[in-house]
Amino acid sequence: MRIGQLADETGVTTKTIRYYEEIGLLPAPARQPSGYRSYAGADVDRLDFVAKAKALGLSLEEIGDILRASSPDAVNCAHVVDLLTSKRDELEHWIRDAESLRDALNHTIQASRAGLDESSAAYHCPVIEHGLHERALHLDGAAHEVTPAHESVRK
Amino acid sequence: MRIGQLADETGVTTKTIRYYEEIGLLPAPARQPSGYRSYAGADVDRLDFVAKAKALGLSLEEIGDILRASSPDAVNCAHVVDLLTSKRDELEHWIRDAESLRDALNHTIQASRAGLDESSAAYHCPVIEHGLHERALHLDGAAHEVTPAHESVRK
DNA sequence: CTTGACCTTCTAGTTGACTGGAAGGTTAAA
DNA sequence: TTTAACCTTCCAGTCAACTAGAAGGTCAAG
Repeated sequence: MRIGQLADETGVTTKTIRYYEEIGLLPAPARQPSGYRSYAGADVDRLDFVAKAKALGLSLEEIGDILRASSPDAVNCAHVVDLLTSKRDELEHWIRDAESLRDALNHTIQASRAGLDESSAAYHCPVIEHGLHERALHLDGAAHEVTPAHESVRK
Repeated sequence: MRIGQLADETGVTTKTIRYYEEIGLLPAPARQPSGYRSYAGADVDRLDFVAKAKALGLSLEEIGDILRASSPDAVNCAHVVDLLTSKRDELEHWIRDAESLRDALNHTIQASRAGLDESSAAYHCPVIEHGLHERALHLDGAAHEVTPAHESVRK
């Protein structure tokens, strides 16, 4: 399989695939006599893994850590388990914070809808009146330096 | 309160505070005759809100949207509710995916620990042997383009 | 009245993760 | 055989979110 087909199957651009190879996220693939990169099924799996982990906000560096830790030439097993465990913990913490924000948003939305139904006067906006106040966020220690495992969950 | 104290109270550097002002996340504060920026309690709240939302991965632009939407000079209320609702939905989706990844990690960790207990031979690593296989991730449609609401949840 | 901590603006650099484009080689179909 | 769609490398640019540093003004303590 050439790079274009790998790109089609994974939804990752050829540019990005080469970039991932450059930074060591993907192993340098075999080459055809022409010099074209030659990929197999395992590469689709690996790239899918990267895409999914990235969509969840893991940095390429973190994904690389996991990939390298899980590879056959990794040696220190306890280290691998530690790495995985700390990623899990970060994720756990993050999920709880995200739930808080979701609840706060929900609360504000609910209150706003209620307000909207009650009055249909123009220039009247309950969101603005009771606002999404700063107090709406009761995250535990929020803004932890140690923020979890991901950095990107934006489009 | 001067910028340094605001920085101390919020844990955000003075550099960053000025930057936030520059991009419109914080309103231009009053100035002392000396030209020094002068802040009040509300600024601490607003900046805390920014820090918390950011820790959860909202981009500064998104945070700005919410802040502007919740401010007294915002006009289109339905738009505000829509914005908040779509952020909530994105967050919800993201939380589910994050839970999947957490579960996958947990599964791998569990299996690894079991393997570790069973044998204490050197150069034997169950993580590597049963691996964190790509299959460990069964996210629904994962790698959605429409990834949720945050981009940063890393340290 | 000097020293040091604090403040001002300005410009420029950094990091992560790409993305675009130039200049050229390869392959498959018509 | 030519053409279009692919592929190659290399280098430069982008975007978000800072961060660093220079050059200078302010203020409170000693």
